[in-house]
Parts: sequence; C-alpha cells; structure tokens
Amino acid sequence: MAGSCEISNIFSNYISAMYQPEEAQPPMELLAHLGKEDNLALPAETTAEKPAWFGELPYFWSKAQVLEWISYHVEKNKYDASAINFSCCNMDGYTLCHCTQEQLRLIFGPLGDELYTRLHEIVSVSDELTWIIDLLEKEDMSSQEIFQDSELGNSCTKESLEEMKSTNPFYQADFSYVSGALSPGSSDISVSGTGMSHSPNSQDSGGSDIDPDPTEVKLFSSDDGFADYDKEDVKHGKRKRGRPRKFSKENRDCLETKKSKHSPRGTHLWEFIRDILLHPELNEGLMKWEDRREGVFKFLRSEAVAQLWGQKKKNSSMTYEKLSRAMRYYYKREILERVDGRRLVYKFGKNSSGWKEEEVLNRN
DNA sequence: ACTGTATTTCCTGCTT
DNA sequence: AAAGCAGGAAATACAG
Repeated sequence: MAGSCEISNIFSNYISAMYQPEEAQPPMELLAHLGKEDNLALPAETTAEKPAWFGELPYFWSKAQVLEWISYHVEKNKYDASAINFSCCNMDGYTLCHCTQEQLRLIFGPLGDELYTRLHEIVSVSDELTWIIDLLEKEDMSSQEIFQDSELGNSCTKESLEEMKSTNPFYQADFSYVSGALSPGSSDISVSGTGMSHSPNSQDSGGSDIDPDPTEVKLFSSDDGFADYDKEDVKHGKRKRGRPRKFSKENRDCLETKKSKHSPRGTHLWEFIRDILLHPELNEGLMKWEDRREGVFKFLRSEAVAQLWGQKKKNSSMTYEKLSRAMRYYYKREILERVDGRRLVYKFGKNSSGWKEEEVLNRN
C-alpha cells in the first residue's frame, strides 16, 4: 500500500541529498520576475519550504517547475539572468529532458552546461532506482498471480506487458508508477507495507532463497537507460558480452525472443549492491547489513538480486553463481574483502566507497 | 587497430 | 545431495 509513497520519498531524499536544504530555497524575487510569462506563475506555498520540483521526476515537471528549477540554478550560480533568452524557457519537464547540452547552452549560455549536468544527475538517480520500480512491479504482479505460466514464458502475457510499456509515454522514465501522475486509486501497483512482500523463505538462514521464477523476471526485464534506447536496436547484430553460452534446447528457445543487450558503463556491480543496501526500506528481503560499520553484508535472496542485476544489464540469464564470480573478482582489487566461512556474506573493502554512514550523510 | 577494464559464462574441485 | 565458494580460462562490449 505504501510502496509508491515510499519510492517517492526515496526519490525526494535523493534529490535532497543532491540539493542541500539550505540552498534549496529558490529566490522569490527572481521567480516573481520570471513568472510574468502567461502560465508560469508559481504557487507560493510550493516555494515556502521545498521547491515545487523537489521529489518529482523532471519528466513530470510543469513549465512552472522547470522555471523554478532554472531560477534556482541561476541564483545558486550567481548567474546573470539577463543573458538568458526567457522566451525559450517556456517548456515543461518532458521537453527539458530531451534538450541536448548544446541546446541548453544555446538558451542559457554557460549556465546551460551546469543545467544539463544537474538535470542528468537527477535523471540518472531515477535511472539508478529503475530496478526498484521493476522489482515493485514484479512483486506486485506475481502477487496477483497473473503470470501463472511463467515457467513457459507465456508469450501472450509478455507481449501484452510490452505493449503496455510501449504505450506509456513515460515508461522509460521508470517512475511513472510512483510519481504524482499515478492515480491514487492505482495503489495495486504498489506493494505491501514491507516494501516487498516478504518471502517466508527469506529468513536469515543460509541463503536458501526461494525466488520468483527467473523467467518471471524475464517478463519484466525493462529497458532502463532511456538515452541508450535506440542504440540497442541498431546493434542487434552484436554478440552478447562474455563467453558464449552453451545452448541447451531450453536456452535456445529462451534466447530466440531475447533482445540484444549490453549495458552502458556507469554502474558497477559493487555499486549496484551498495545501492540496494543503502535503501533498507526497499531492499527488505533482498540483502541486509550484517555489520553496518564494517561494511559486512549478506544476500538474503541471492537469486532475486542476481535477476535484478541481470535486469539492469539487460541480461535475463544472470544467476547468483555468475554474479558471485564477479564479486570474487573484487577481492583482488580490494573492493570487497573475504568473509571466511559465512555463506552469502561479503564485506566492502578499502577500494569501495559510498557505503559508510558518514559518506551517505555527506552525499551531495 | 589495439589495449585495458569489467564483467559474463563455463568449468572443476572443494566445503558447508 | 544441494547450494555455495574458489578461482582458472576464455570471451566480449566498451572506453580510451
């Protein structure tokens, strides 16, 4: 029930971390000046504490929110607003998100680069959380037992889902389920109060995780990373990363319908793992800290995490076995340290970062 | 074109 | 017996 709210909060917190509270006050006088254009007036209450764009995906920003966000950065950077061609600022968030860096530079001058960077920081945050959305959707759908034939990968259901995705113009933003744009009545998309329905088997008992059927996750493998969307199709002739798989008949059938996939660089496995751990309200049941201070953590639902990683990399055949091999490579690089004798338990090493409580708090 | 990185995939053997 | 761990080997996409 509280799922969508929780994600909204998470997103809001992310943005809060990016924009420190004391700086988050948009300059009222500037806003008033900018707001003279017809439909750009800002609701006063939205600027009283947090800007109107706070906690909402850029894709869904209204023209006013876009303007407010721009104003915030004008003020923050002490930029001479007279150099800006305000006639070009009358755009909503969706339009803004599709502006190239050059376009923004054209409109905002040198500030355009800053705006482009900041905007894509926010967008990348939403992209980082894609897996959470996917998971929530998956959990919810499985709870509704819609995909009873997951073992066989019911193609009709798959297709209808894909169609559902493609007809949703905001699907690629991946937050369409959680933003305010979602109708309150659609709470069935969200999950139970635990963030995820807790599997009775997900207890801390040696990692025997009964996960949803991997094929079920396949059905939901989303194409995150809107920027790379089109490139995938162009490159469909390329082979998949890694050693070629030995094809069993089962695998052949599975792969025949699989899209070409490779993931853009940017998020490493250990960062992905770290990010799961940093969101306890969402990762409940997937992973947990064993010793927060020391960076010791444990997989509770190893296969589910592997599937999520696979989803992120557009690789539906990811397993914990493969994921764990990649994890073991981190020992040598001291990104992870060995924890002997404890199954599914790892520890962050000195070459990892961003997981310590101080680092998380100072994240800016 | 080449090289290094970061996986991905498969494998054998061992441990829990 | 099954699951997980360890680590070698090979393959690959991608960035520089």
